[in-house]
Amino acid sequence: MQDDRKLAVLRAIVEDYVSTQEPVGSKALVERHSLGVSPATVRNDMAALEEEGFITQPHTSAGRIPTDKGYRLFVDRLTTLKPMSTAEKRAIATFLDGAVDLDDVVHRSVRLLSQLTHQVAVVQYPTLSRSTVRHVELVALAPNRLLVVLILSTGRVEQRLVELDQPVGDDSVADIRSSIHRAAIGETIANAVSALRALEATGATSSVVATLVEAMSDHRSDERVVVGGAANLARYGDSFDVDVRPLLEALEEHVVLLKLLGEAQSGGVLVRIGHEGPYEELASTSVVSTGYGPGDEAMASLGIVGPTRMDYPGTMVAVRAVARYVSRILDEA
Amino acid sequence: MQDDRKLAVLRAIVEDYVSTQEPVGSKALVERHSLGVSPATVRNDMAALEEEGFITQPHTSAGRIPTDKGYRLFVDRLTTLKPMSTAEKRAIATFLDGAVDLDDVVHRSVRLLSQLTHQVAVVQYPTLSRSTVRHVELVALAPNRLLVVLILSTGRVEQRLVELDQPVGDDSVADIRSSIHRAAIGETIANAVSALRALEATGATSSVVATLVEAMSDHRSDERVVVGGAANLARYGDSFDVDVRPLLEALEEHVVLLKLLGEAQSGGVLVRIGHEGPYEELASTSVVSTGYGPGDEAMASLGIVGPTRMDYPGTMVAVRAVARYVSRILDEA
DNA sequence: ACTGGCACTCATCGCCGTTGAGTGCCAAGC
DNA sequence: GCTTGGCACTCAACGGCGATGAGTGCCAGT
Repeated sequence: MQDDRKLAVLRAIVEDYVSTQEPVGSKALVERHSLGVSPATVRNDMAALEEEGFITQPHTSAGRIPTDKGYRLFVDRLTTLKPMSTAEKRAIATFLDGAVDLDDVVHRSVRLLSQLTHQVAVVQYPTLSRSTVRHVELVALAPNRLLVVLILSTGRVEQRLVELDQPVGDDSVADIRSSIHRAAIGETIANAVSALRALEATGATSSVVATLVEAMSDHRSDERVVVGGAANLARYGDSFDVDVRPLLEALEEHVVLLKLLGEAQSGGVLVRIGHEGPYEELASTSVVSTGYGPGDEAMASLGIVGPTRMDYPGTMVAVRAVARYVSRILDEA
Repeated sequence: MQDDRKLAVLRAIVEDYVSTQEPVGSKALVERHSLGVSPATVRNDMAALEEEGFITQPHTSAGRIPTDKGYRLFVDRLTTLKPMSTAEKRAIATFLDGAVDLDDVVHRSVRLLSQLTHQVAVVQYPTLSRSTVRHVELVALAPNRLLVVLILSTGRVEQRLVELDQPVGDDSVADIRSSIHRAAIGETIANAVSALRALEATGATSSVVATLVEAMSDHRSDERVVVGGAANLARYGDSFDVDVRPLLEALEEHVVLLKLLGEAQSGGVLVRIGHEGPYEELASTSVVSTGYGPGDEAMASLGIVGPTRMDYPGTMVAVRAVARYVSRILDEA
């Protein structure tokens, strides 16, 4: 038995199943693809593929569907990513180029991704860790309430509201402001925080600074993600075999989403298929994600979440393309 | 026939149907409620109610379910809103009091609301129109890129990225900054914009200001809303009689959501039942919303979206309670 | 005006035979 | 040694059918 024909059969099964959403039988296979052999032969190959765990039958007298393992093999060895047409590229570029600020970039990206892939798209905000502080502003909203606004090199604006134990006067606000200025401008937040901590240890600063440092080091905002295209979930199963519930819940838990997206990798596209992911409830969903950020350095992740039964090549190409364009835009900024 | 008993029957039907999700028959009604009459009598009342269009039967040999008109009557005349228990009130208060800034308030509110009502919650950001400018910051990200940061009295931070036709030097940035300062501090955005426009007309300002004014007057951010509890959609129909699709789509179109929430009314709770709403596709969903804002002045809306078949009294109480607490918090800020 | 009785409707459920897609196996052919 | 056509077998899906029972409308009696 030829091994490469077996793989061709697997590929054909995956492709057909993804497009029709129905178990595929030997006869239909040879009709739709030119495999050059008879259904009986294909059946033998199928039996072997099933033996090896790449495909399975939902019930005895039905066709085969790929297993997670089958999709994995398909993605790893049977997929060649075709670059997008120049028309598509241009469409992406013009859509994203219209963005006016970072928020807008992120929102447009998520929208674009969900439209390109017809899946639920997830985009993480660029993490703060690599961007540097460009400007610091302190505003006293009330005698004991200080608003800290950090403007970062990426154009992102971070705000933290701080409640103080004691009221501070305008002049000490100015003092504090200038010490923070000295320590933070041009540095990453992490560096600024440690510099301020050091200063603090010398006792040279007001105790207010300590509170502020506390607020600044709270990286809650690293976890910000934006979700889009949830309406695609409705199309998720015309046959509602999968429970949408856990996924909908996951989409609201940003921490969960971040874990799903995985470690940002600007190198390639990460594909996590079904049970390979960290959550048992999401065993029937796959994640296609990648890192993005200026200068090939991954600052954050973006990707899509969808049924294991999805068009992996097309999705991977789209995710990669969007990541590249977003990176380029961040480069310019 | 007694008219008030007929109403009691309607009330009973609504309550039963909402809790069981199944058409309710005359026999079940007299068993579960103490109406003091026989099923046959109830049947007569039901026939009358159907005649008047308050209830209907899904098919001949089934029980009755309320129509939109029936729900409307129920909400208008058969509902007495019980205040929440003090324990509940305290729970709400402590949950919201933990918020550290405006973003946090909004996000906590939406979460709270969805948990209280088990519906999809929607909270609009407080509109800018009534809040005043507390601080203005201009940062030159690049020679021809200016970031305008407005810090408002509500603690909200607004940012706009502006592309300039021509590069500006540091000193003229300082100039522009001070003119804007003079015009904007303590004013609402609208007032600041018109003041600057007037100034502009005298030719006393750089053309850069014109561009900035343009950016500031762009109220795109008024339309910001936050959605939460979409997972409750899964519970929407255990019987999937209603299409979730259009609703999911609506949840992503913030403009649509805002229209759904309706005009902010701090007075009472607005209930829009099924077809009463502006969208034909959402004929089977209801909206319960109200305005909120400091000092009884409505600045924005919040509310929930759910199936027409919902617990209106409970939901209305929850929406009202959350709106009040959020308003109180904004008062303090 | 209310109630009990009664005939009627009709969705739901379980049962059953038919249909047909799809498989596995085997013996024949290249 | 693969490949192929043939063939028996399995079983989900479908449609028809009668039983069941919840629920109704109507009517006559109190």
